[in-house]
Amino acid sequence: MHYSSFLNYINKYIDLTEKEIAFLRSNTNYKKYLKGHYIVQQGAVCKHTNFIISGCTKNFYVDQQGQEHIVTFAIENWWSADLSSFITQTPSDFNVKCIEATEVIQFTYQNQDEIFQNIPKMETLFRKLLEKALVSSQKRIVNNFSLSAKDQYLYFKKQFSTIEQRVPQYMVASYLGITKEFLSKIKTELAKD
Amino acid sequence: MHYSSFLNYINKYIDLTEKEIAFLRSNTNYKKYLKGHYIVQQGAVCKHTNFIISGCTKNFYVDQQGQEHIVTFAIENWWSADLSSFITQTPSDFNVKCIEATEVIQFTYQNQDEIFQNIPKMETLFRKLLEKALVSSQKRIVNNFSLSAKDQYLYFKKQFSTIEQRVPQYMVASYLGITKEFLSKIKTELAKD
DNA sequence: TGAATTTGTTAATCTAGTTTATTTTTTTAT
DNA sequence: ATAAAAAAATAAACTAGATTAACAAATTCA
Repeated sequence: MHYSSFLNYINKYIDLTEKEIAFLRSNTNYKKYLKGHYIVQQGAVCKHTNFIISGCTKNFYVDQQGQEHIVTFAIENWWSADLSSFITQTPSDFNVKCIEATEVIQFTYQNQDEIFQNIPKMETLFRKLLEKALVSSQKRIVNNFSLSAKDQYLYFKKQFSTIEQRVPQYMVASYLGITKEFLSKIKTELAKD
Repeated sequence: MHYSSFLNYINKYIDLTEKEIAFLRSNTNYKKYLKGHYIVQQGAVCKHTNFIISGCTKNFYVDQQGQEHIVTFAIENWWSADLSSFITQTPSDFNVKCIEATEVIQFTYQNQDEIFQNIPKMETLFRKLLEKALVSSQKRIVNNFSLSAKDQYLYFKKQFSTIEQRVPQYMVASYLGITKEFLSKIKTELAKD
């Protein structure tokens, strides 16, 4: 069943009783998106937090010049949403789009609230996930400041080699905040060694 | 008393009973740091999460070239720590240093754990604070990508005018990820209008 | 009060990364 | 298998921001 990979994931961090599992199941739902489809669109409210069972998404922002800036990728066993829009339930500045066909377990703001109230362990888990996400977000800011584009690329490669193999190169460039032309240049330079 | 501003802050978000307040008090402690003193030092474990009662701190990283990069500032009613080191209780890559004499309420990892176990509302509060912090961290990444140095400065000014007035200009430059010379240039250009 | 230290300015030169434009390679769909 | 579309490479001209260095203001503190 679709839920098993979700429950396996949860199980790595906390122990749930049968009752709690049933409660979780009744407060989430499964959804499948096709490649290229949007889970969240700029201007719309982000209704769900999504746990990815399979597939790959990008969370990105389109600036005034029409340029796309990728904030995060997400693959199996990661969470994907526009957090800002989700927690405030106001229109989003970001898009979440499927780079591959993507299966998710999703829950609404209300679902989340009820889950936290009924299964406090779940709130603890989320608190810890947020802590980790904030740490890596801050790490990214520091890298932006202190590493050259080349070193940032190498860091990305090391950290997310699976993702690099699944997304087109111009998206990696967008994630790194450089042009696709410059990333291409960096790669040919690196290949010389 | 020192605690009143801390309790006022907490009170804005959640209601605590007398008992809970007493518990909180017995699981935190007050400390005063002089200007220039370190709350956390690169290489040491970050023992406490700090709630700032008065003063101003910077959280920064010194890179291999000896260059200082400011990740965050914190003033009254903000939280300050090296989250990465605190949650893992391993040596820190960052420093937290007082730009002004700074009074804090601090709690250890163990304190925090006990607080969350005894006052679940506190964990909910922290979960929400982390959500907000993550949103603004992601916003900063996007700004880094899509705004010119000038526009990033204007955004900082708008968002943190109080901080700008309290810290030297070269620290603002460091926070923005540009040189102090270039920030100076930006400011004289802006002054022409 | 004034010497020392810290902070901020100006200007010339330099470079990492952008822009624009063209060509080549890979993928997708028929 | 092949035409069309998407992705990647190459290269020349350009620019935002860095570096270096010298100087000017503002603070600090004896």
